[in-house]
Amino acid sequence: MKIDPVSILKEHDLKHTKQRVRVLEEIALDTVAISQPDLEKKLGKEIDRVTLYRILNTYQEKGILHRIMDMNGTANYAICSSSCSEDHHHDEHVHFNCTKCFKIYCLEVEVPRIKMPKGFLAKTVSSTAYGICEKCNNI
Amino acid sequence: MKIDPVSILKEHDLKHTKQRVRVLEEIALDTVAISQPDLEKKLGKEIDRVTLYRILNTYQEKGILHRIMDMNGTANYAICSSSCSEDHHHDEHVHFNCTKCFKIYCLEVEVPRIKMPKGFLAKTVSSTAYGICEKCNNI
DNA sequence: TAGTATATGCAATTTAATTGCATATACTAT
DNA sequence: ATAGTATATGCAATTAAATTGCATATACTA
Repeated sequence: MKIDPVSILKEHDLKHTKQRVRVLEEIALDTVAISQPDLEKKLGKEIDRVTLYRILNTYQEKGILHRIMDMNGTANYAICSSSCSEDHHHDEHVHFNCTKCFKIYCLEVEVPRIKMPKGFLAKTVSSTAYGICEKCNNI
Repeated sequence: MKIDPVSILKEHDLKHTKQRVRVLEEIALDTVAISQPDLEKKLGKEIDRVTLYRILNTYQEKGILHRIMDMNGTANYAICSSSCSEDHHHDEHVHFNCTKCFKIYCLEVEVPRIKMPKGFLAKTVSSTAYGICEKCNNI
């Protein structure tokens, strides 16, 4: 995925700071979602913990990042597809949560339509598969 | 749902204590999953916080309760269907997470089959719909 | 380039989760 | 029924995670 942090910030009316750019770069490195603890470890020296919290929150609110909760309740982040906006996330692909290495993959598989019972208005649906990922299978 | 805490404990080789019974009773009260903070509030006077943590963990490990993470990373608990075991949870129904009241419903809708990419072995799949629930719609 | 609004980093606080240990409780075998 | 044993509980202390307030630094505007 080609990512240009500077133009992403512009598009969303966010000020261009080196911390914000750095966070986007780091997350864009991998197709796998990165967990907040891992991000902290990687950026801990460069960016204050509190600042990281705030950046991640605004990115998630603006629709720049997806926040995916794993089975431990830990937040993981991945870049949104370009169609996401502040009003509406289009995170309608299946996530795969490896129960061995705990990595979260964004699969190229669409979330199937689900019929809701009367009275329930679903805005988004998320599907997460739990199991053993590609890499852990080959070990 | 009719629940008999005592026989559930027996079935899973767990000692019969009043705290364990109490937790099951409380969770069985509602078809809606209850959040850990809410449980703490309700039981705080009767059961020590640490004990509650431990009880919830063993229930989840034994397949007595499902742990459903909500969008905030908060754990919510609901009684498993009888087919759940220590080895395998059969939580293959769709959850509905209300973004207004934050309640989590277990819907009577099966999780659709999803084709995994080569190399990924899914053991379970969870689907959660986010939106406005029945009750919040009528308010 | 000066002025203004906002982002950052630090300190302090609040909240959540975990661990160790002494006591209490449930089950087993007699 | 009861003594013995294993395990659950509650409390205290610790560790970790998240939030808040505020002074300073930085980016954008005119």
